Amino acid sequence: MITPVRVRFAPAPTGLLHIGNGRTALFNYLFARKERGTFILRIEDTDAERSTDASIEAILQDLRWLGIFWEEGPDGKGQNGPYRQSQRLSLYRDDAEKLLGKGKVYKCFCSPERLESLRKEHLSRGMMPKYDGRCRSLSEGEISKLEAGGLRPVLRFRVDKGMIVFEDLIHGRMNFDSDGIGDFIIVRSDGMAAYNFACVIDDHSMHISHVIRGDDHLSNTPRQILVYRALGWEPPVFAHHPLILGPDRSPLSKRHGATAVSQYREEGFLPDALLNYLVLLGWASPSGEEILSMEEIVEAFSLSGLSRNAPIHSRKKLEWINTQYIRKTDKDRLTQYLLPYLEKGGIAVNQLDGKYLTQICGLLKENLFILSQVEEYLGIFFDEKFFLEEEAKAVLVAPQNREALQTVLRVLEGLAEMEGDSGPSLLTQLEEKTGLKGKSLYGLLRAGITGKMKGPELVRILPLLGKERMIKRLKMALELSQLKKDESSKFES
RNA sequence: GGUCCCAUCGUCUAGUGGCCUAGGACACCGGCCUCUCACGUCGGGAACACGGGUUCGAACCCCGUUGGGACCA
Repeated sequence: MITPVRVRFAPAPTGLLHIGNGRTALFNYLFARKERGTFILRIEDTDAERSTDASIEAILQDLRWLGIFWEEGPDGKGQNGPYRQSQRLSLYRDDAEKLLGKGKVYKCFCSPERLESLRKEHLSRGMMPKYDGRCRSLSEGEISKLEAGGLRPVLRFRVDKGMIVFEDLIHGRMNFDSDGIGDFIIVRSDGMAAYNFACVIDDHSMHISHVIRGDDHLSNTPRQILVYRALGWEPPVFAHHPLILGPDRSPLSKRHGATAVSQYREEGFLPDALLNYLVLLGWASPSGEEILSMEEIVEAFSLSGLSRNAPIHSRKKLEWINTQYIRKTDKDRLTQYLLPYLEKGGIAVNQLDGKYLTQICGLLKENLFILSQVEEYLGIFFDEKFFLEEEAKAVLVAPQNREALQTVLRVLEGLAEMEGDSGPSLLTQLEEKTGLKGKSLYGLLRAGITGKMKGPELVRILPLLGKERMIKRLKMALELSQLKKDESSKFES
């Protein structure tokens, strides 16, 4: 019989969800969907010092936002729980006892100081720092004596000679000589299970079939396989993917810029765009297509297709992908996405005409590559945010433009209210009346009406602004021009 | 220090012994479009880390060197 595919994503709740972890979650999720398996979320919060409930909440929220959903997890779903390591301590204790009984692990009383000097000594002699096994064969008597003295032992795994071989779905056959592995700790002196131990117990009891995780765990794997064997269990299949690096080839961290999924959300990246980007770091669709829907990705995805070298994060590529997604989004939906950013920019969106808002958003979508950029354009459409940029001012106060401005104003004042498609005819009319065309006219209008030198197409902006607002803004521009004129004439006299 | 992983344009990658004078995408540069930015479109520069083998033939296989990364504490 074929064992059902069960995979897990197991973050430590010590902070925000990193995009690297998001990518690991994604690979697991994709594999589960591809194989019609189960995706499980487990929280590795044995580090009580650094783990917080707030972080757990944030991680769950980020995963949901990304559209990565779990069938079993700490929020009550699933029959193989609990799904928080901090609630599984008794399980670890039971299996540790079992191993102790079988002589697979032993109590070690060596002090941190001794361990440290041992390590230094090894290092200085050009040897690998590895536990020397001093407590390996302590007698019952010695153990009770030490314990009576108040010493709390750690539990160490007895590593025997031999080769540990396993097949990694991404790297192929892996060989490790157990000689390179010292007797490692499975339970700390405070009774807390060590990572390599807890992880095995959890994966086994949750019936995990495939462990898909970062490369950083590759050399932990032989230790874990040893634990599986000692307990008489069959290890799962492993797949270790490389970690994302920063532009300097060091592990991606805060000094390289935004690393958290939530930061990208706040900046205005779309979840599907982030996911699409993340899967492209280390994987290419056989078709060569780069913008792919989740369905298409699931269809084409395979673990063996993952690259073995570590990818470097490229903000530019992410932005490009996000642009593609923004442009694909229909304007009603985009308006919904943009609402929070408008509010943040100080626009009372609930007092606005929904249709007007949708029109603005539809227009802006050609110009945005992240949602938060909408704030840059607020001044075009909302008077309370309107202001003249320096370059725009320069255009407006130029003496040769003064007359043209006045002409434009006259035309506008004689105009009936603007209709939706009256942009082109108005512009034609202005060309005739001012005798200007091309850049000289459009640039002037753009400066006076939007206060900026760049933005969406002018023809499409005009009807959205309406006659009154254009007149108001152009009058401001004229006043400025007048002021400048007075100044310079004063200067001359 | 030991063990392990990795090595194609600046970046993500395609490529699994002849289809490769190495393909695509982002970025960059230039043309076109155009009131601007962006989009779009057309074009350009740009890579098999190095050295040995194996082979009629190597980006692809083997060994070494160099470089990067991880783990071990």
